[in-house]
Amino acid sequence: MSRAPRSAAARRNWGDDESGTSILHVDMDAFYASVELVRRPALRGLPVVVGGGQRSVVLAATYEARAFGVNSAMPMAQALRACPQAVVVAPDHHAYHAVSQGVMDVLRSVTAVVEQVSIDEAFLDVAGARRRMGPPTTIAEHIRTQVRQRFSVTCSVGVAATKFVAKLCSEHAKPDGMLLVPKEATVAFLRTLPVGALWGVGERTEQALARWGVRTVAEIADLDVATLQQMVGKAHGAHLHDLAWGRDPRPVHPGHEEKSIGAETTFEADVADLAVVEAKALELADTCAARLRRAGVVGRTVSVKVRTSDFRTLSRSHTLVSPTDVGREVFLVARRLLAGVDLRGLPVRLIGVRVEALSRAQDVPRQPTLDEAVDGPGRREAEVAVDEVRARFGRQAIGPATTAPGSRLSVSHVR
DNA sequence: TCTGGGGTCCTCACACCA
DNA sequence: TCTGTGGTGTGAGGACCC
Repeated sequence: MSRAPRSAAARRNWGDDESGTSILHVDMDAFYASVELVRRPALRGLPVVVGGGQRSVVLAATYEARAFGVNSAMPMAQALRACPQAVVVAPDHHAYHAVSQGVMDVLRSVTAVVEQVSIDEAFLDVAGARRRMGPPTTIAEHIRTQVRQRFSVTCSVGVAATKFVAKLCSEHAKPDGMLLVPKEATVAFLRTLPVGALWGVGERTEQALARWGVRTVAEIADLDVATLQQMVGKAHGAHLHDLAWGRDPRPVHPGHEEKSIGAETTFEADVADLAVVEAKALELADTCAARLRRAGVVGRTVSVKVRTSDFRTLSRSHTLVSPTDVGREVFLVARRLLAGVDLRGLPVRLIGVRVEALSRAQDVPRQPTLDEAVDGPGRREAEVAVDEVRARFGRQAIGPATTAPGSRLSVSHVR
């Protein structure tokens, strides 16, 4: 589902020396769409788009749909104009997680040094698996065969000396392929690519560089660092220069600690009634807190994000004296922050609640808050009980009265 | 034309403190 | 007491990634 630009010139044989290439990047091909095709074989060969309602974007598209110009992250309405005959399938994240877990198990059977980056991609360092399983490209083919046989979906694998280059390789190997770039060929490979291929160059940076006439990775590499820093900023400039020369010392990190947990939603129609926005904030705070508890973490900073009908995005945050995983506490802060946002009289398109500055719950002694004097000491216990009810009977079984179906404040949202 | 949701990281401004 | 400076924490917002 990567959106990085590719180069036809980069997709060729760069040699077969695997001695310095122990990093693999495994990337599932059109992942959500592929899983849907396994579940609904009748859709094979058709342009299939996975996404939500009219105001959502494309989450994944089959290669048949991509032939019409449909891409991930494209607004749904635009995708349907480009390909009116597309079959739209609502996402089923549970199904995708199940396949993802299976694929990650395959990867961990190769080596313990697996860094899962997202639901559909991971890095592996196979240096320690060579003796047992053979050279990296043999391991890559083993992974591709296992994934295809066990889950009926395909993946592409990049093999290189660094994470960044391995990732570019898998992009250029798509779909259902493998690309090796030997260590010595790294710089030559990178020089064939447009600037947008570099990690950290999105639309804005690309435009900024184009204003200086810089359009390729080769041009970035040939600039001196100070000039590049003048164009895009100090840290960013140094980072891009390193990447352009194939310098990426980041190791493959198994395990991952979350820095924040949040939830946000776009209303199906913009909402002018602040009470409705607050009710949604309560639901989101509740969702966040439940996820904090499930992850065994607490957070100190609560932030809210509001997008108004003119697509302006505003955020406000507040840091608490002691961290929390209680939905009521998160909501009270969120509500206060929300009240301080100047909406300029515009209706709200999106509302989000996020909890940051996380630490492990077991490391933090929990302080009773002022609210507990009002709500009673059992607030957290009550929310834990709600977690248990939901675990047994589902998410919809219990929730805040204001967001219950039939409540005036209950409104539908995109997903 | 119409722009999701869940994240991370960076920059800048400002307050506070030593 | 005043001023300058540097470190740190906080808050807002932008850009980017999948």
